[in-house]
Amino acid sequence: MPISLYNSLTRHTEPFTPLDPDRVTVYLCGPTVYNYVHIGNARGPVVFDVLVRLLRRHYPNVVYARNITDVEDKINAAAQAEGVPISTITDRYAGAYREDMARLGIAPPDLEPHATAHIGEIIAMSESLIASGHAYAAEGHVLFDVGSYAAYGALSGRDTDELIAGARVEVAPYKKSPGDFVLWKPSTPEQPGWDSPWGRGRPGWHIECSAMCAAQLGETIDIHAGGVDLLFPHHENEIAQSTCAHGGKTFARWWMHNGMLTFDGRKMSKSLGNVLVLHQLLKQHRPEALRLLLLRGHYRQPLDWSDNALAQTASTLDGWYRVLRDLADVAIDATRLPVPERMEAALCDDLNTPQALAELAVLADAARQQRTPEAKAALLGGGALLGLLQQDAEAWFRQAGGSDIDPARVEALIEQRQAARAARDFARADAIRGELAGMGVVIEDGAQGTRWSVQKS
RNA sequence: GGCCAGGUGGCAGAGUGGUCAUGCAGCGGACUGCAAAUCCGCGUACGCCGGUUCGAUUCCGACCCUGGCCUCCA
Repeated sequence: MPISLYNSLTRHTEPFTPLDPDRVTVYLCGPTVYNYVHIGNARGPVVFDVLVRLLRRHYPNVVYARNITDVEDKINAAAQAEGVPISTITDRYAGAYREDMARLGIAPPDLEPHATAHIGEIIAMSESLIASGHAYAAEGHVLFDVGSYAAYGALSGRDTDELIAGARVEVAPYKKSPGDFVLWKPSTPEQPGWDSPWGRGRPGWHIECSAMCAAQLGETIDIHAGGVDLLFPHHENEIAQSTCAHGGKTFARWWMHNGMLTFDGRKMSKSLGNVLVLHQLLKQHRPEALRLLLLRGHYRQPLDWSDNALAQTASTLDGWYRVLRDLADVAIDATRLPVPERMEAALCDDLNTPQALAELAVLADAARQQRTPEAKAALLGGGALLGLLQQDAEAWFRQAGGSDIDPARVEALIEQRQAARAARDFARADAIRGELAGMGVVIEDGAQGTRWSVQKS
């Protein structure tokens, strides 16, 4: 089944064909590790995790890189504020990032390049851009000369004249043109820095991704992904640098951008202050519900966060896990799950996860009604395509986001209630049920006894 | 102001030129001591105004509204 992907560069959905089917390369702009990330920051990693899973089913060798930006002025500020070395900050938050991503069911990338491990490549690329007349050194800075690259603005659909006219960009005396951006900048003695032909300094923001892409994946990569807010200037600048540094070679063949997570209709962002810290949310809610929430909308559309949306999502998962719990004794070969065709087709159509989820709901209905190994395997296989439904069903119902419930006590109360019911003392039975409800425990009387769940998102 | 996305039933959210999205919630019924779960059934959504068409939520144009980018940002 061919994969079609929307390409921000051409603004069309096109059949995806890798440059080398034996080595498909994907790069996602990763975090700057100066703090915990928010739930919006997780949308891209979740969405492109689904993309990489899809690609791996079609190609034998997918190389997926997600970088860590570990040199940046906000990191310096955080280190200074705590009076610790930069690495204390970057190690701490890079670790937290890996942990949070893992809890969302995101498979680790094949490569996790760090900016500080590519300073040599960054300097070399800057030198080469100067040599080819696309960059210039001034007052300890190295700047990319936007005017030297005629195609500048092709990705974001703006031309250099407009950009200059807008003049919201930083104006600095050493810039030839306001649109020029920094490849390298000087460091003060207390700032982190590396020796370079232009003195002790540190890289600008955009150059690191170009350097890491080239070093880890090659001069031309298949897919470059990130949030739509990176489209300009970050991705535009990456294209300019990489293309000019590589003699005009195409930098990335597909550009994919996920839409923003919004909160009350506004983009969730640190600068607006309307963020929900992922690390915190993961303690309060079941991680899989958060993952599903991020996949409920098409990746290119904005997606609004709300408590209500999370509650709806958790109810949906309750329903699907209920099916799996009922089929716990239906044996299947979990190592060889099928790939449900209609779900695969939905994902091949520019990663239509809402459509795929609709198909998953159909599979859940079928499994509930048919109760066969085939139907159960199809449901689990479908879930696997999206990284869902892979945990033990019983565990899902026992996860109490934040609260701690003593299973032994619950079981004891249920036993007491059963005794009361047997004695037809329904008032007492209902009182016990009420007590359990007060603890956040919901019970169901079934043919094979009473089962319980924790009612929490 | 420039560039780019959108406006679908109570909520969320796909999609299509002419029978169905799907999920959550709700309503009626069956079942149950009562619940829950499950099963059966129900609601005739496509911003506004024109146009094209035998027929438009889907195509075209205008208008209104919302969001993103243009500055750090996933």
